[in-house]
Amino acid sequence: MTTPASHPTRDRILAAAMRLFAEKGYGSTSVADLLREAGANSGSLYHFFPGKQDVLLGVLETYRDGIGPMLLEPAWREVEDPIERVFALLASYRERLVATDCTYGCPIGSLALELHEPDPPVRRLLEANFEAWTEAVQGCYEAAGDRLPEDLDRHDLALFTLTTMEGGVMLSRTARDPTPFDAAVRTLRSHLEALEARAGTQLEDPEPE
Amino acid sequence: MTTPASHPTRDRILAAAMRLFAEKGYGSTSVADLLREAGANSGSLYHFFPGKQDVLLGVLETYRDGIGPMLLEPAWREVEDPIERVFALLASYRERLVATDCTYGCPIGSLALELHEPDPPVRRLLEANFEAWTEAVQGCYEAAGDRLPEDLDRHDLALFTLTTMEGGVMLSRTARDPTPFDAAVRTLRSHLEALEARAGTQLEDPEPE
DNA sequence: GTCTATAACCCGATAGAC
DNA sequence: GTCTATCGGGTTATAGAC
Repeated sequence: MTTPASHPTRDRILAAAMRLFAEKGYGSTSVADLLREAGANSGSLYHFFPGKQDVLLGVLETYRDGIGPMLLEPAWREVEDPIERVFALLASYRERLVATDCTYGCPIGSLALELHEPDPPVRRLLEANFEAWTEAVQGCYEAAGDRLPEDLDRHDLALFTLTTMEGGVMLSRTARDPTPFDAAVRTLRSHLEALEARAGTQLEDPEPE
Repeated sequence: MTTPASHPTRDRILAAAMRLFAEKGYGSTSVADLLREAGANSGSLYHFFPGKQDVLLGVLETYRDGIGPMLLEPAWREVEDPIERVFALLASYRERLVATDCTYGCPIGSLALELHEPDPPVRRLLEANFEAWTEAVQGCYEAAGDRLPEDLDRHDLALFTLTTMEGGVMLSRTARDPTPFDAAVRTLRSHLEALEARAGTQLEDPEPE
């Protein structure tokens, strides 16, 4: 919410940091790397940010604020069905995965596991990113209405979808092969089909006794 | 396969490395940290290992070779049912999670996401660890026989179980709260119950036509 | 706000006596 | 095999002119 004023140099540093943190990780990206990639000088970076960790905070804020316009809207542009939107979102992760030879997965997940004891503000922003993602997917499952069983916890299912994505991306990155990701998504799909089938029977037999 | 001769000092260095890599990560653990924790000197470490990365290789070999005696056997000692063994394994991760205030998750998963472009031998050993885990769980699902649908791919389901564990651990570590892990395991449980129910109907109606 | 130079520190790894 | 001392280099961050 405390979004600092946008400034071209600051933006270039943030953009460079998003790229490099995703490609090499936070610890393996030096301030010198950031400066080279952003075409900036040490003085500029430390003018806009107190230190390297504050660049990370800016990156995590950018992801959190951009989840709608940068992630969901492109993935959902041509998909209306709420459940297909979930798989369209997963498909967008798969695209980036294969486009980078299974090198680039989920930048938030990578940072979450790289930073073992992050300072509280960093941890809170990682959490906020996961929450925003989960809420969006939960919204899809809620929009699916009675296609899913009435007693099904939509939030649990959204969390489960996130674990499937993060775990699948982790395995595919390690194997340098999209197969494990596909297998995980396929199994999630069959889980949802079973749920839809169960909801269907509930509607046919209002009182199965 | 190329397991070097066991030596007390070497073992102490490996034990220290397993602890520190799991607690702080590979990059944030310095050689000096390893030496202090192991009670060894620089000369000893570099006598047994060409460099820091070779300590990591030793750690990953130890995990890979120890998955049976260190992980599966303790978790399965009092559980015979093959499907319950899967959840006993997941429960052992939950125990470590809560015992460490949701700080310690899966050491392999953390390393897999921390090391973005690992040297080939490191990547292969990460992969080997995931494979050994998946094979063990696949064995459980195969042992479940016709309690699971005949056409179900046991390997896909084992991979899916791993993504659930890794993703759940990631979210719970970030939130410092076991709730997301529990939600993921609960959903996996309901998926398996649905599969068992479907296998049951298949047995009742051999030719549903 | 931008630039250069550099301070202060920690890193992995090595040398060489014992 | 174990120990101490240290090298060379990369790190984050700062100082101070413009």
